[in-house]
Amino acid sequence: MNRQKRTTIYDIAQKLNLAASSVSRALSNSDKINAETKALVLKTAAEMNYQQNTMASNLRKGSNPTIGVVVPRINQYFFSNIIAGLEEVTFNKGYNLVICQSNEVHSREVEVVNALMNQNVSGIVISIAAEKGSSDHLQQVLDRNIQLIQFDRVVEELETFKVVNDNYKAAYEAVKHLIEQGYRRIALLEGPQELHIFRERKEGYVAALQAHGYPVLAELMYANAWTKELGAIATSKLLEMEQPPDAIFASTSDFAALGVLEAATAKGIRIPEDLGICGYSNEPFTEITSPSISTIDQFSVEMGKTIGNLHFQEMENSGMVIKKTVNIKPKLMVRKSTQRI
Amino acid sequence: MNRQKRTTIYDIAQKLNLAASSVSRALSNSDKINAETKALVLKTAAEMNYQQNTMASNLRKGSNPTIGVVVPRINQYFFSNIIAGLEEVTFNKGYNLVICQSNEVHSREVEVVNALMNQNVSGIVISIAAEKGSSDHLQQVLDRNIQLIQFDRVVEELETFKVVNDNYKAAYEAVKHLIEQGYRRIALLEGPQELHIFRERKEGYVAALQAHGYPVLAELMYANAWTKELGAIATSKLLEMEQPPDAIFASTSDFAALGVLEAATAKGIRIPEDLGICGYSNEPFTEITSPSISTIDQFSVEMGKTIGNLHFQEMENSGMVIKKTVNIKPKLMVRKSTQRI
DNA sequence: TTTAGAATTGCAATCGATTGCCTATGTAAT
DNA sequence: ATTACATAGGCAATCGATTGCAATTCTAAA
Repeated sequence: MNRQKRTTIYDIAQKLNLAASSVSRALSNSDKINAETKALVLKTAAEMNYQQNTMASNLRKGSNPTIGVVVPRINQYFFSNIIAGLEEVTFNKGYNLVICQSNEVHSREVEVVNALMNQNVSGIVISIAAEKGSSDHLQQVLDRNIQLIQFDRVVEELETFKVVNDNYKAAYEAVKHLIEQGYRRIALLEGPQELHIFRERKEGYVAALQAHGYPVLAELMYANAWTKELGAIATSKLLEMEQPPDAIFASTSDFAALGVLEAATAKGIRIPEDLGICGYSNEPFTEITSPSISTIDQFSVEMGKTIGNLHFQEMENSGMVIKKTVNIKPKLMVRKSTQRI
Repeated sequence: MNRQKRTTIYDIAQKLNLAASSVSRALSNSDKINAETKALVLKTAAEMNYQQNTMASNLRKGSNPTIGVVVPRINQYFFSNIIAGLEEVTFNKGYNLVICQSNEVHSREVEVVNALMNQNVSGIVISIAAEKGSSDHLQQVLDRNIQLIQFDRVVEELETFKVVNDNYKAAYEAVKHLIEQGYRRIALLEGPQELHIFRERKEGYVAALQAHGYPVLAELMYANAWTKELGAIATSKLLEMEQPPDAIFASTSDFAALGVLEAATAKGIRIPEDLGICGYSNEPFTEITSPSISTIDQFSVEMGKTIGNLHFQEMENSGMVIKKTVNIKPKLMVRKSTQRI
């Protein structure tokens, strides 16, 4: 019914006939306080059910042990895993996570970043929206001296910590594997080339072909196929060619790979005998399809943890370290869809 | 390099030769301020790149437009969807979401709830951990007059808003559907009966059988099968019976249903002809398996939105309304694994 | 016994925004 | 011209915890 007044350090001080400052020191485990007094305060605080007012504390200290997280969508497997890993690290340090979605919309991203800055968060962790736009808002974060860690989809030019997958290497490995399995005309489903990650994957694809002496053919590279539907459409187009590909690397996502699988199966094409398929992300469903889909695991939970650790490391070094890029090495998960030997 | 000092209302006041209070009023769009002055302040604030110190504001106002969310695991499809829906509603109201995971561990749940209380969050949204334990921490939330909304897995006894699926009805519908498809010995995979949701599902199962004149057989009810592995084991056991079931309702999760599917397929049993399978949750992969799995959609994003709306409604009514339970009606998704007519 | 210095504790300012109350000015009615 | 009142803006307290500095007490060395 009636909001029972919160116990403050003043209440405790009064009860014990102490100054509030002493109570504060006792509670913050300062060494400028007598051990007995400290014990007494602690005991009384517990009895009175004292809970620190975090906002007052943060205001005074000028800090806020909170990390803002901005992702395109929370309910995407990759991102929710990142958050899960991150939370594990931050919780143990007594830090909070404030989560925001940009919904892939740039203006919304700007909004949420501003909101986070107002709260004086100690850091912002972001994977930028697919929609292109200026990165002034991120520059502002840096100007304010707020930690900024980018992951996965990053703005290259900004000098921040970046935690990314080695997309180049992953793509290279995937294509190399396809070649080793005897596939000779390997098609690529590309993602939006504005995003760095997709450019890198393409480069890896090209490099692997060249390294093994295979031609890089423009006709085998299909742009913007990053949903299941687009993957299916791309597949139909590709398979109608005079010399259709004998493998498709859906570098965009496993969803695209699924589209490939369904479209090809519908046409009566055998996987992996007639067509090899490799996806990207290691979505849970790739294990379940028939045949199961080879793909690339990004260690997303690990990535989240790495981001958290970076944040705390940088806090300690107070920003004097060189902002470097951490490359998490992804792992090729070979499954049935590419094993024909 | 050097942390540039934040602009405060005092800086603006000084520049404009005003009192801080006037600046504050202008910024908070009070009506006790001249329109011209207001405009001037707003303009100057923008020029000086003023950003409100949220902590100071919250401290003074004694409120914190933040909702704490406690879920067992963030990276479970159902929960991340809840959060996604919730975020949509709260962001538009200028509220923050602080996300915590209990990892299904009760002590951890208590910890995070305490941390949230300290921050004076205006509300806590929770789905309790599977591990059993006291609900004192939740009672304390109520005592503090902090909004508490439970969803999905709820503590019945606590008088709070509850947003749940109508598990009874969903299970009833699923079993009814199985019966209509001609299945006669329908087994049930149960979840931990400490959790209300699983009890309700069992009740729905029993009721549907009875309503259609079929016996309720203890031998067909298999306890605690809520992972893929346990689902597979349960299936092996069930299929070894003298009179094996001709359908299995994995009321625990789609993962269990997947285990059933794999175990049965491995034994050469045809789905849906020899065995019908129905899961629960509408995980994305249920569409993809072969055959696709019938399941129950919980409208998780909608649920998240509902929770958000409830929070704001209750804020307005300042807790004088009756704490009611909102039942979201789930929907049976009929797919191939149960369609044999 | 005196005194330097360590150990405790208290005082009061501070973080930045909000708000109740008061004053001064302007406007309108009598 | 006088009173009444609305409007605009200032003053200062306040939210609760922290912390630099001062004050006091205690310890131990000289």
